[in-house]
Amino acid sequence: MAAKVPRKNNGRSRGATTIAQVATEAGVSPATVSRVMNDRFVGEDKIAERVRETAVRLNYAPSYSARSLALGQTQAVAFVAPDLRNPAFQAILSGLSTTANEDGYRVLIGDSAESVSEEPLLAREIRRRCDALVLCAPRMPDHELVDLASALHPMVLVNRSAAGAAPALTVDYRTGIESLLKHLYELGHRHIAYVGGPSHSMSDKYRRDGLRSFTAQNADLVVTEVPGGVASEDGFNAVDAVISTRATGVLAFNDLVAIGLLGGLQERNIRVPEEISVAGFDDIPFARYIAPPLTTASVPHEELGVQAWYRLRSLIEGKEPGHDMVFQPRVEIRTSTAARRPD
Amino acid sequence: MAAKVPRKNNGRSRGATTIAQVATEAGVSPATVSRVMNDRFVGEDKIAERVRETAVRLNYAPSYSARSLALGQTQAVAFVAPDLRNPAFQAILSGLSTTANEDGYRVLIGDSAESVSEEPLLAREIRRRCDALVLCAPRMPDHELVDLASALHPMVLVNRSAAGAAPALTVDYRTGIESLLKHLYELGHRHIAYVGGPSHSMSDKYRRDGLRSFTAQNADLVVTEVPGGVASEDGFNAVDAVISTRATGVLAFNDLVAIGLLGGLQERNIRVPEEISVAGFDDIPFARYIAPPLTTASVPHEELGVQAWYRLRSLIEGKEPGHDMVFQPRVEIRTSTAARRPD
DNA sequence: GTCCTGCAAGAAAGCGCTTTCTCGAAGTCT
DNA sequence: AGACTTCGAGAAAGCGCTTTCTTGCAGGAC
Repeated sequence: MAAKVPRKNNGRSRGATTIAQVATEAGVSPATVSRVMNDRFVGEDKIAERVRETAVRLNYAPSYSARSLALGQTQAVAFVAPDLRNPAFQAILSGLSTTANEDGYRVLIGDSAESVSEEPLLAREIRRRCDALVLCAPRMPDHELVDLASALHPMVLVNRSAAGAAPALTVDYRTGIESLLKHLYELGHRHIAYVGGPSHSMSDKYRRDGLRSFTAQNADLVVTEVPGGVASEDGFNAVDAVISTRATGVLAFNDLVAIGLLGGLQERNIRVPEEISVAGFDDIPFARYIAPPLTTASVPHEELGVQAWYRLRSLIEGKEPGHDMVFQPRVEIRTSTAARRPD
Repeated sequence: MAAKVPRKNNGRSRGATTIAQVATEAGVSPATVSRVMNDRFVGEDKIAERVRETAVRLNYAPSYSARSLALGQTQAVAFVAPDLRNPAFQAILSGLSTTANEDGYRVLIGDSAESVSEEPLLAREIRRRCDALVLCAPRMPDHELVDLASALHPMVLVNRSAAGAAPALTVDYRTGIESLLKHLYELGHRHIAYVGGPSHSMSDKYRRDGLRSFTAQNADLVVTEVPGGVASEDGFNAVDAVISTRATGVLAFNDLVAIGLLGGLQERNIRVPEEISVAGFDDIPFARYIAPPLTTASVPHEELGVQAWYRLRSLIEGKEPGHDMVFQPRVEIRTSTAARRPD
C-alpha cells in the first residue's frame, strides 16, 4: 500500500504561480504575501520588498477565481441588450465599459438576439457570473421585469423603468418624437408617416404616445403608421409602404431605419428632402455624415452607459443609487428635412 | 474564553443557497449533489430525483466562482479590440459572442480605446479572468505581439498574424484594395486619392502595399495619399485635402471614413459619383443603405468572429486549432463609383 | 527582574465547488 | 457457504485566495 501522500494540484497541472509558491520562495507565509499584494501589510519594509521582488521574479499574479471565491465578488458586471449590433446599444456599452474599467471592473456581454423569451434566462445566467447587471429589455413584459429586478439586484435598467423595482435610466422618447413631429409640422407637413419599431416594445410605445399626443392637438395633421423594425433593412423594406401613404414627411423608429429608408428612396429617385422629409431617432455617430445629413433626436447613449455604471457602483457598495434620470433627446435639425413643397 | 466554534460563512452573509444546504436538505452528501447536477450520477434514480427536486425548491444554482476555482476554468473568453464603436469590430464580437454562447461560454470585452501602449496590459489582465482571448491589435508592434501570444495562450489573432505564434484569422486587405483600385481604374480614373488609416497600423500598411502594387503595373495611374483615420469624422475632415488633390476617385481606409467623406462632399455640393467616385472598405451593414450606396470591399466580419470561436474552442480543449484562414474581401460595386467624366 | 502591552507575522479556517479515495453492502462465482 | 467483485454513495482533500485568530517576541513600566 502506497504511503498516504497528500495529493498536490488536484492531479492537474495548471502552471501559474500561486501565492503559496511566492510565500515559500520569499520565506514568509501566504497571509503575508496576500497582505503585501493588497497593500494591507503593516510590518517591516524589508519583508514587503522581498515579497514584491519575489512576486515579480516568479511572475506571480493572483488567481481571479480564487479571489472571487474568497471575497464573494467578481469585479465584473454584465450588459444585456437585445441587439449588440445596434450602434445605440454599442454606445451605451462603450460608456459603461470605459467607466467601469476605470474602477477595475470588466464587462461581460449578453446579446439576447431580440428573443424576448430567452431574455430573462440569459439575464439570470449571466448575472450569476458577476456582481451586477445593466439590462436593456425594451420588449420584456412589465411583471417579468419586476420579478427579474428583485432577483437580480444589483441591477440597473436602461431605456425602461420597472415601478421602482430597480434604478432606471430612461429616455423621454415621447417628448423626443413629439418635438420631431412638431418640427415637421412647422415645416408645413400635414401628412406624416411613422415607420414603427418592434411591436410590443416600450420604446415604440412611448413614441406612438408622443405622436398621438401631438396629433390630438392639431386637427389638420394626419400621422399614418407603417410597420418597420429596428434595422436598416427594415427601413429599406418599408419604402413602398411609405410611398403609398403619400405622406410628405417620415419619422423613423430610429436612425438605422431612417438610413434604410433613405437608401430605398434614393434608389427610386425620390429626392430627400425635396420630395419627402425624413427624420430618424438616436443620433448615431454617423447620422450627420450620411447624405443628406439626417435630422434626428439626439440621445446621449454613452452618457447613459456612464450613469448606469455610477448607479451600479453605488449599489455594489451598498449605497443609494442616486435618482433615476430621464434623458431629454435634443432635436438635431439637419438637411434631411425641409419645408413642404407646395403641391 | 468563548468556545471555539467554527466560523460559518466567513462572517459575511451571502445569501445564495450552497451545495451543502441542498445536500443536507436532501439527506445526501455534497458529492452526490454535485454529481447529480453535472449528470455524473450513477446511483439510484430516486436519489437523483430527490436531489433535483430539492435543488429546484431551494432555488439552488452553483456558484461560478467556486466552480471556476475547482475546475480551473471559467467558461468565459475575452475579446479585445482597439475600438468597440466601430461596426466592423462589433460584427466580429457579435459572431464570437453568439457562437460562444451556444457552447456555454460568455464573452468579456476589453476596449483599448486605440491606446497602443495600454493594449498589452489590458490583454494580459483580461486574459487572466478567463480561459482564452481573441485579440484585434492592428497597431501592436510585431515583437510585442509575439511575446503576448506565448504568454496568453490560448489566444487567436484577428486581422493580424504573428509568425505562427498564435492562430490567425486575417483579411487580405492587400488584394481587396487592389481590386477596388482596379475597379476605379477600369472606370477610367487615373488619379485617385487614398484616405489612409492610423499610421503604423498593419491594416493600413497592407492596403498601401496593395495600392503600390497595382500602381507599379500601371504607369498612367497616380495614387495620392491623404491622412485620414478610422472614424467618419476623420473622413469628413479629410474632404478639403481630397479635393485639393484633384483626384477623380477616392478610396477610403474603411466605410466609416468613406461615409464621412460622402457627408463632407455633399456639404460642398460635390456630387458623388458624378464628380467624384468614392469607395470604402468593410461593407458595414448599412453601407448599402446610405446615399449613394457605397461601393466597398465586403469582409465577412461575423464569420471572422465565428471562426475565432471555433479555434478558441479547439485550443481550450487542447486540440489543434485548425488552419489559419485568410478571408478574401469581395468587391461590392454600388453607385458611389462611376465612370470618370470626360473633362 | 517580572509583568504587561503592543505588534509583526504565521496558522488555519473558510469561500463553494469537484473528484479521488474509501468503505460497506449487495451480487457473483465455484 | 465463503471468497471475490461490483457498485453506490459518502468522507475528505484540494482549487488559491483572504482574514480572523493566535502566538511569539521586543519594549516599556514598575
